[in-house]
Amino acid sequence: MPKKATAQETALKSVRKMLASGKLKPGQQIIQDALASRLGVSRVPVREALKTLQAEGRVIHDPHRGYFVAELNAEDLSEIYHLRSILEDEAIRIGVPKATPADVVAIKGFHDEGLAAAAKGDVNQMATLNRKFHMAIYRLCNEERLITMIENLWDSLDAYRVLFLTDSSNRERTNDDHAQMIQAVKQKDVKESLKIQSAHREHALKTIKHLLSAFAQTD
Amino acid sequence: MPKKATAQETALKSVRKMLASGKLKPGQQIIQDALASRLGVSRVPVREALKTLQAEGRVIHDPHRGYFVAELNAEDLSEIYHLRSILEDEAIRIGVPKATPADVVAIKGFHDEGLAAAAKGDVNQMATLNRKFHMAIYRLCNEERLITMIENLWDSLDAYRVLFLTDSSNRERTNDDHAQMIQAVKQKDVKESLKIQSAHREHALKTIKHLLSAFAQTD
DNA sequence: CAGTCAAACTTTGTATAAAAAGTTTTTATT
DNA sequence: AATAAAAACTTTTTATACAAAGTTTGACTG
Repeated sequence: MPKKATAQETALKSVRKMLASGKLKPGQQIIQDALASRLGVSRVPVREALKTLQAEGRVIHDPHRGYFVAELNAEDLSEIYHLRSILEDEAIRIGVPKATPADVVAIKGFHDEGLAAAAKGDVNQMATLNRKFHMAIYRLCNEERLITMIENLWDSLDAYRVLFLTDSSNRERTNDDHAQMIQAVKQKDVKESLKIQSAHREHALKTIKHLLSAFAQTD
Repeated sequence: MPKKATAQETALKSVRKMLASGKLKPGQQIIQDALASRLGVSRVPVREALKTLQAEGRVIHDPHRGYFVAELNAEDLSEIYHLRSILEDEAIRIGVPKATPADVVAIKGFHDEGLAAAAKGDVNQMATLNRKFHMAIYRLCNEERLITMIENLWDSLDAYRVLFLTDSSNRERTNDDHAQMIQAVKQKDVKESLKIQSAHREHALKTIKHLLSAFAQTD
């Protein structure tokens, strides 16, 4: 049986979910007491969960003032996407040549599930599967630390990803790109994989920046 | 005036120092109570400091068993050096072309101080200045997140760096490499900078791996 | 004598409460 | 009415205490 998780572990999971779903919004203060009683635990494990998120850059800690959900400006977004391109390109260079037919089937599986979610209009599920799809490709490189870093970067963008997938044209484009990507991986074509991924990212960055500046005006 | 640090902040600093100096050794359990009374604080802020280090991968947390100093095997070392090369190369590509004469003077300053420390045989001071030297170069890229990631990777290697600098031939070689590097940066020669840095890292990795396997036999 | 169980012990995990810092509101003064 | 000081309030930070889990020791059993 899976042994019981500690309060801090469940707290961390919950807060991650709240960040991803937008229940906690960028810039917002996280009142420890409110969060703790919401989760039915004391403030101590909540604080430990927040410390982890702070180290990952997802929340900002201002001593004696508290924890705030990290806010990304256009420059931050550029930096994160830049880091993603550096690390993801490397993961592809190492991993794609090693892709087995079974790997391709697994990757295609996530794509197919994603299409189903898209048909049902379940944006949250789409986001989850989109991530699984891409991470399955990066995981081919088999370098644990590299993979973890890429995951952290994706985490930082969680709050902004929902924004992106809200637009149906983005959803369509995403699915098209994925289909192309599967072909490239299947053929172990590193160069083509890099090209598709890069275009995919650039489009997302541009769109999110655009949405962000539109959003900023209404503040 | 600089406002008073919180207990968790001072605890974090202290533990970092203990990890870097080898007072806390890889694999060793960190007894929270002992550490807390040593630092004159309660266990709560100590645990928060450890959470941060856990997120950075410098300690391992095993629920209900405790925190242990992270141990790196040969594979971990390879991965970390691999990540370093990816990120540091990028920092050089972006930063070196932007180096101003003032930057070069500052970088050379760390090198000169390092030579002085070497003459005095102060290995700890050498390690500190070695790091300042390299980070000053990486900082030229001006990408905050990229720099932070590189710093984290250097942190992970702290416990093993002392090992490396204990050998006088490594210290000499390090100083020679630095002198060459300063020339390359001064001339804004990206290609040459990359070459020197890469050789520098490869040498260190090989040496540390060698020392590690020699060390493992005595366990 | 090896293996298992239970009690004693150690260490971690979390709740609670008190202390410290920061923020807001109120009151007093010019 | 505007500003400054102080009081009230909120929230964070840390110490303490208790609960829970893991480890060790030693007695008992086959």
